Amino acid sequence: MPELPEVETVRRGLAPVMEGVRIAKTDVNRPNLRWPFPENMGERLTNVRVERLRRRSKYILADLETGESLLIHLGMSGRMLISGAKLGAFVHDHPKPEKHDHVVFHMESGARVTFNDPRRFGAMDILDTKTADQHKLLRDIGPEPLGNLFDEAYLVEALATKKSPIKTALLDQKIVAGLGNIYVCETLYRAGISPLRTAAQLSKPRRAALVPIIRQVLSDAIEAGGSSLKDFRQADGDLGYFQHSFDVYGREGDACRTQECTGLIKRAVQSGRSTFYCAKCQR
DNA sequence: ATAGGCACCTGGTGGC
DNA sequence: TGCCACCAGGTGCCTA
Repeated sequence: MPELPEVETVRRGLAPVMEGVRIAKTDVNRPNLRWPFPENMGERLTNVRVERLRRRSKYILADLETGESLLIHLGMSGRMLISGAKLGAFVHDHPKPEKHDHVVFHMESGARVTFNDPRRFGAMDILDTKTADQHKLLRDIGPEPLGNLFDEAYLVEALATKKSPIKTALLDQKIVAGLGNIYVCETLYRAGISPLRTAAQLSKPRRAALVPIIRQVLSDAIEAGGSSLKDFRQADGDLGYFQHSFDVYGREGDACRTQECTGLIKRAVQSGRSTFYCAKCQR
């Protein structure tokens, strides 16, 4: 379920295991994910220290001491599994290799970080840290929704010319980074806006109102992920998925949760993807 | 330039 | 139990 909040949760979970720690060896178990891995990736990720873990949109960037960074995307089904790490009183134990363990980082501390991705829509690349922004996969991505560049004036303007439905527009990473199918549905529900409405057709105040709601939806989810991290740390080291309850996503046919609303959650298909919404209180 | 559809993959679920 | 259709949290690329 890697949208921005999940990726941020993964980053936070990996940080204590990877930041400031040397990768002793990296096993690369196949030649590619969505695209071929960069040349000699295993060797280039052997005997290098990770300085810092960052996130940009749904990407994790591991800045290395060499001036290069490892770029990681989890796709639809990518997960990170920690094993052998001592974090506080807990020791991760996820000892047996599993199917779809594509890349394994053996940290000098003895911890292992395993990238597992059944569908292989994920990606990895190595780029120059200084020019990371210009990387093909990053250069066209819009502002971080939790950052300062994302504000009412920006979004009002960015949506002003969009002829697509607001659902589709918010899913567009060029407009705002990090939202995926779940959190766009949740955002529009909280905003009381129909996902079917054309973006440009929404009044300026309604477009502007999306900004604090997007921030809140994502912050809430990150917080939920943060509390779930504690559980993962005690258990199997599985980062990437956490229990979270949604107001509309996946709730087709269920009652709308808005006070006084008697509507049922509907499912529609937009750009080939499911949209969940209440037709009664989302207009 | 922009909007929409397809493709890339595997696995889980529900119906017959 | 088996088989099949359909669904899934993303996004680059191709087409109109």
